[in-house]
Order: sequence, then C-alpha cells, then structure tokens
Amino acid sequence: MSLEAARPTINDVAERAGVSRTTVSNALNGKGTIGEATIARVRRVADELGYEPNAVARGLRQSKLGVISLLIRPLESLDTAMPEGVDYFLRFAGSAALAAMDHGYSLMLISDPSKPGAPPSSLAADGCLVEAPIRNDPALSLLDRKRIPFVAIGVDPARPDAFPAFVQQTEGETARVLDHLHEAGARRIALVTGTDENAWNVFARDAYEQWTARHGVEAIHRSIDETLGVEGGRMVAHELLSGATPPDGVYCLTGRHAAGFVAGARELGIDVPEDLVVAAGSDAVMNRTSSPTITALDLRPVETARLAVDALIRILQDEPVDWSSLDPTSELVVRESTSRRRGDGPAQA
Amino acid sequence: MSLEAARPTINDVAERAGVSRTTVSNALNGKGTIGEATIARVRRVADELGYEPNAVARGLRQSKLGVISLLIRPLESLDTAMPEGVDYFLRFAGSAALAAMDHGYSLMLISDPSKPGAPPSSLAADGCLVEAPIRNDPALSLLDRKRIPFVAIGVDPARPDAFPAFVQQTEGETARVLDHLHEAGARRIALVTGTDENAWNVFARDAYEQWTARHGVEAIHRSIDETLGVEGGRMVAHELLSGATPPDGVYCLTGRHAAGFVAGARELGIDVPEDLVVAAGSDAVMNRTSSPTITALDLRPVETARLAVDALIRILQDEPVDWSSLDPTSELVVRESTSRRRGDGPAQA
DNA sequence: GATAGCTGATGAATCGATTCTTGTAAATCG
DNA sequence: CGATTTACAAGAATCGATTCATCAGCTATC
Repeated sequence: MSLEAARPTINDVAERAGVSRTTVSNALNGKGTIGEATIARVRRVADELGYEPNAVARGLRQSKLGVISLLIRPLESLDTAMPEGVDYFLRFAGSAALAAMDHGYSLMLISDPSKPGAPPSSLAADGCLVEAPIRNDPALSLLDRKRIPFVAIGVDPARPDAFPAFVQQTEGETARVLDHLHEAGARRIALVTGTDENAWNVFARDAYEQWTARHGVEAIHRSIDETLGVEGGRMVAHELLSGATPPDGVYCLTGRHAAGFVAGARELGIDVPEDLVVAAGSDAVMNRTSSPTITALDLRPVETARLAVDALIRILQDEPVDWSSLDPTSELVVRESTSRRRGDGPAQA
Repeated sequence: MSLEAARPTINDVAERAGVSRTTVSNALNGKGTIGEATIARVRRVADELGYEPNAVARGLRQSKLGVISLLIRPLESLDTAMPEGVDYFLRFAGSAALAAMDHGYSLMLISDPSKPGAPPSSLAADGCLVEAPIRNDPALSLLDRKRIPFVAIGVDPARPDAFPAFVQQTEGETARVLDHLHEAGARRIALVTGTDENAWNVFARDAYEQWTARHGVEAIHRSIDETLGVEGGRMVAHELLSGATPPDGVYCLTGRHAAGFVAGARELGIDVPEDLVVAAGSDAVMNRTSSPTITALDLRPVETARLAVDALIRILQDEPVDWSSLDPTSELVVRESTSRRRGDGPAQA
C-alpha cells in the first residue's frame, strides 16, 4: 500500500492528511475541537503510516514517560550475577512488572542513581520503587531532593517516618517466629541475619534482643553476608554448632542461609528437626522442596509488589493513597524443620 | 549552601555560571573548545546545584535513551501473576538487568508492543531483547518495521533466519536428553511440551519425532499449557501412566511439568527412577531440591542473558558481533530421577 | 446589521538537552 | 601593519511531541 517510513513522525501524518501538527495531536488524543470528518481522516492516515507517538518526545513535553523504576537495594551488594535461590527479589520484580503493565506503565530496573557513575536513565522514570532501603539511604535522599515520587518497601532504619513506605511488621513477625521455635521445643535460639543495614536485618535484630531479654535467655546473634548464600549458612552452622553450648533452634532471615544452616547441621550429625529446629525469615523455593522442608515466613513478594506499584501509580496520578490498608502481611508456613516427631512440648529443662 | 531547585536544568547552570547553554553542555561533556577555567567553573556550579542532565531531553535529541527493553514472550500467556517456580525467566531478567547496568544502561520490562493497548513507552528503548519469540511473532515484525534494533533469544520458528537471534541447539539437546533416558534404561519415552509456539517447543517436538523414527519406536507426545505448572505435569502423568502401555521414561520441557509428573507418578505408586525415568528440559530450583532430584538441562539463563545484552549493546554501538561464538550452551545435569540403582544398562527387551 | 458566540483549525511557544553555524577577540604570520 | 589563524564562546536550529493563544468563517441574538 504505502511504503512506511522507518518511524513516521506526527509531521508525516500532518502532511499526508493535509492538516497541521496540532490537529493531528488533537484528533488522536481527543482534545480540542476537531470535526468528525477530520478526525476520521487523521486516524486513517495514522494507521496507514503505522504512526505511533514517540514516547520520549511526549515524555519530555508532559514530563512523564509512562515508566516506573525499581531499585532493589540488596542487588547492589550482589554485584555481578544473581545467586541461585534468590527468588524474593526476582518474584517481586516480575510481579511489579506485570502490575505496572496493567496500568500502562513499563517497569525499569535501575542501579543506585546516587552513585557517581550511574546512568542518567536511572532518574528518567516518573516514579520509583525502592526495595529494602538501607540506613540513611542516599538514594532516598536523592529522589526526595529531585522531587521524584517514590515508595519504599521497608523503611529507612535511620529515618522510619521520613518517606512514604510500606512498613513491614518486622518486630511482630520476628516474635512470632521465635515463639514458634520455642513452642517447637527450642530453648537456646540463635539469630542469623544478613549484613545489609536495612529495616529487615536491623529491626529483626532489635526484636530478637527484646525477645531474649523478655524470656531471660542469652542472645546469640551472627550476621553474615547475604551474598554468601547457602555457603554462608553452612559456615555459621559449623561455627555455632561446634561450640560448647550449641543452640537448639535458629532463625535465619534469608532462605538460603537457612538452607545452608540445615546442610551444615547435617554434616555435623545434628538432626533437623529432632536436635535443632530451623526457621527462615524469607520463603524460597528451595525451602519448600528441600529435605527436610524448612519452615519459613512467606513475605508475599508478589502481592506486596502489586500493592506497591498500585500505590506509586496512585501518587503519580495525584490520587489519595490509603496507606493503612496497605501494610504487607506475611504468613508463617510451618514445615518439617520445626515439626518434631516427639511432640511440640518443651524438652525437659 | 545554595538552595537547590527541584531539578535544575542546564539553563539554571548556564545562568548561574554566566555562560551559555552550549558552553555548559560542552564543558560537562568534554566537547568543543572551552577554556580550562570555564570548565572548572561550570563543573563547580553544576555540582553546587546538583545538576544532572535530563535523560529524556537528551534522549530525544540523541535518539538514544540509555535503556534497553526486555520482552519475555511467555509472560504474555502467564497473565496476572508469576507462578511459583518459574525461575528461568526471572533469572534471565535479573541477569540481563545487571548486565545492562554494567554497560550504563537500564533494563525495561515491557509487554507486547504490537498489542493495541500497549503503552507507548514499550517502544521507547534504544533496543530490545525478545525472549522466546512465538511463530510469526508480530513483535519481531513490529520492531523490524520500526527499525528498532533487537536480538531474539531463540528464533521465530516460522522465520528462523529472518532476524538476529541466539539459536539454541534444541535438536541436538533434545537428542542428547533422549539418549540419556535411553541409556538409563527407558524404552518407551514420552515427550511433554508446552503449548506456546516458540522454538523451544516446536523444535524439541520435531527432534523428538526424528529420534523416535530413527529408533523405530512409538512417538508419545502431549502438550500442556505452561501456565498449569506443576498441576499440569500431574494431570499428564495420570493420563499417560494409567494407560495400557505406559511410558517408562519421560522428557518434560519445563521444570514444573517434570516436578508435577514425578508427583503424579508417585501418586500412582510408580517409583522414580526405578519404574520411570524423568528428565526436565529446563532447570528449576525445585528440580535441584526435590526428592528425588530431577535430571535437567541447564539452559544457563544467567550466562545467556549476559551474552544477549552484550550483543545488543554492541549492535547499538555499531560494533561488530561475532554470532558464531555466542550460541548458548546448555548442560545436562544428571540427578536421581534418571539414576537407577540397578544399573544403567538397558533393561531386557 | 453589528456584536457576540461557537466551531474547526492553525502558528508559535515549549519541554531540556545537543549540535551546527557563526562571531569576536587575541595571537600569529608574512 | 594588515591579514589570517586560533581559541573560546555564543546564537540558533533541532529532536517530536503537546499546549497556548489566535484566527477565520458561520450562526445566533437583539
């Protein structure tokens, strides 16, 4: 029919339809007052040419690009490749992408825009999601300064009330898990956290210390680099379980640490759950399918991501956000690693 | 010091430094001929103001945004949420994002731009990665027509040589897996594919038919919706294994189908691997940690994504791409589901 | 029959950068 | 000393859209 130009612009359409740029824009966007006949003609020509507005040009004029970005803070420490079994972030990102698409947005994965060499595109989005901000997160400060709307998933531990954020109920959840381990018979419960200074690690540790103080038991805490993954869990297991008074319960915040801890215990001839009960603070596929399966807190990344995207887009469209209804709920999924065959009652003191 | 404007523009910097826009641009980008003193002053003022170039404006002028997009074709059929255990795509996306960041690009996850309601931003990127295109993929045609550089991961089955693509060696790999199942003692080997018409499903089926013809055995093929996941695998297992002459080996292209197939077999009292050997065409975490662990083809999503991003960015920068060295290699990871205790020799005919 | 109002459409300004072209002063040259 | 480089910087055009202000031609009103 017509030889389509590589990327026809609005000018091509205008010329071919014998009208002005303005008329084309108005006709296609339903603005202004344009006659029926003209609208139809412009539409037809636009279709013939395969015209689609250039999102960048439109974005410049309207200062909105139809893109939201996602900054996954822990990714910064992961460096080159995504270790195996890190499904929380990936599931979060996948769900966020699909949710964004539902609203006509695309999701852009970015690296820390506050870092010197950061690509300019990392600030090009209309709004930003920040997953697990770190203490005094410079990215949050930057976004705030640049007046780029954002929603954090998890607060900045140093500034919990400074910015709009989804507040995980880390304290309550931590206590719940520790109570569960206690009910499963554990009397010396250790905590293994990661090293990132995000709300998850920081508040879980606080809650753990309160819990141990309340119960009058010793606090045994180790933090180990998230990037070490399963291997990191094994290392801590060897260290903790070879001591004089090893713990008989452990709460590992990351699923991979928990999996590694179980593996390490097994290497030392310690049976899970009979001699040691283990729970994970984040549910990974490997916790569901390993043997024994591992009790874990399901943080519902898919649902949380969807809620976060919805909230951000409401902000972008100047609609009110009801934060109170949006705090993510998590669920404790009890599996074999905390289910002793000899019953749930406390072991003899 | 200075009260920073929300987002200072190049004009603000120019005014404050007492020079023209042009000079600011040249000074910051090292172009043109600008005096040392002026450069220093502009830099200082830019820092004071916290100026960073607007990526959208720059993108409009240079017609490159510093963004590459990723279209995951199978995601279109997955609809609302990412089912559990779909780690191939997520790992691919995560790795692609990190690789893009290494090159100063951001990665945008988009939905099919050829669909009517698609957001305009889905065509805004400088280049596009298309994972697992479908037969006569309209997205590939669109990108080609719009002259947007792209790299496909897996060919369009109807047009295998039309576009730049990473060509998986599906035929060879399929034969390899079938040989392995045969060596493990299977004599009636079934194939379970998904329903998407991508190279993976189409070519594996072709290769399977050739293999069965070559070996003079019956071809038993079922295709089942990818979205049904583990449950789909169970259903096929029940259907196939309840028949008069059930297969004693099965090759499921997706990891979740394989996991479901094993579960279904177990429900029917069929032992894996003693009575039935099972292999998966895509390695998922659940295949590594399930019991029994499941033999699978590791498609190396992380490495493949990195190679694809590198290739696309070379194209964007007009550098030559050596495709011959880039075809993704996959590895057969042998696990319990194909390791019979009674030995690997063929059962008696 | 002049004024006001409405319809349909247009030219110019704008978003914030980069890039092409031009211009001016000082320095160099014959 | 006048002509010509050279160094440095500014002005204007451009990218492709949207939006503001305007305008021509009709119709309705009194």
